[in-house]
Amino acid sequence: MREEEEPSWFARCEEQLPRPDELMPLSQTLITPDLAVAFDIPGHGGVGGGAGGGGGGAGGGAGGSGGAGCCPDMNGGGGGASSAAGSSGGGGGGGGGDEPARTLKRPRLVWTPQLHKRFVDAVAHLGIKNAVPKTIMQLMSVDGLTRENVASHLQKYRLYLKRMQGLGGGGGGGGGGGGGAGGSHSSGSGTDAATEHLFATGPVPFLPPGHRAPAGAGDPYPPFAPMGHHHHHHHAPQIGHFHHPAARPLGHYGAAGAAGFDHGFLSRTVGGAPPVGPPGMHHHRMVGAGAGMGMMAPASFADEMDLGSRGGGGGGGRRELTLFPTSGDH
DNA sequence: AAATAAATAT
DNA sequence: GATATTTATT
Repeated sequence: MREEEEPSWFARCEEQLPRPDELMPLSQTLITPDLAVAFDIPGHGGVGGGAGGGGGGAGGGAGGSGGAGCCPDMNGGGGGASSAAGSSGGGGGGGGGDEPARTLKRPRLVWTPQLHKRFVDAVAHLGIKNAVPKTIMQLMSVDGLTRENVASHLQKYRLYLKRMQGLGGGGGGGGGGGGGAGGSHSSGSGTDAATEHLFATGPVPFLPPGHRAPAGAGDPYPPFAPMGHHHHHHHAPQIGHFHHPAARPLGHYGAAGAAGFDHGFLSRTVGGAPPVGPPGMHHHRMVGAGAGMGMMAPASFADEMDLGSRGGGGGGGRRELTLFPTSGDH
């Protein structure tokens, strides 16, 4: 009856999580469904009406998705959640809400850049082995986030990585100096050591010792930090990334800085599948500049970007916030 | 029960 | 079309 796993982590854990400062705020980022319902957060009509009402005041926060326009069913939220409570009339609540809040269908999780970053960080710290939905979710400590949410995102995240590695090799280089990350390092039995380290390569200050908002159920989760080892040798190629102040392709209004998946690591799928050679794949050319993979600087972890600013008024074109370049460039 | 992959809905 | 949710399978 032993719970297996090595006990080494949590000793080190604390040291790794120096300050929860950055993480704390995030807990607030997501709107918990229960709350949403309690306040009767606008869904369709509500939003429209709300907008009017909000008028000047609330405007700032909700901003983004104004609602009107796109899909029949879509709830805003996420991006700038912030305080919506103030006004709203109240409502009534009720509405007959018999159904347990737990079973409610949540709107649609919008993976805001921050949220995504957290996700990536979590995965990067966990390592491929522990990068499973459940663990990630716990590490993120975001209330309201469900395992399936993470699982879904994780799926896509993996695909994204895969694309990079698969095709990245071909064109990688690109850029001038760099070079690249060529991915063929497969050393014999990649499933273990190699992959692990690849993932573990990352300076990541992290999580608070453990406070999780009970989103319906208390989860007294123990400290985390699964992987036993913590020795990174990071060989950082330090590829040059383009960070020009004024040279941003832009296209998505909402997620300014986070137009791509940050990966602090690279990985190859485990599973025993040999290198390359998928039965059929489409030739997508995503070579060029995109191949460079950037890592976060060893010393910087806290970066917040603000969203909610939309340019110029005119607006009409509203796009569905595309998080990462899955469909690469053309 | 949990994780993954695929399908479906928005 | 992309993204998230849901379903099916392991």
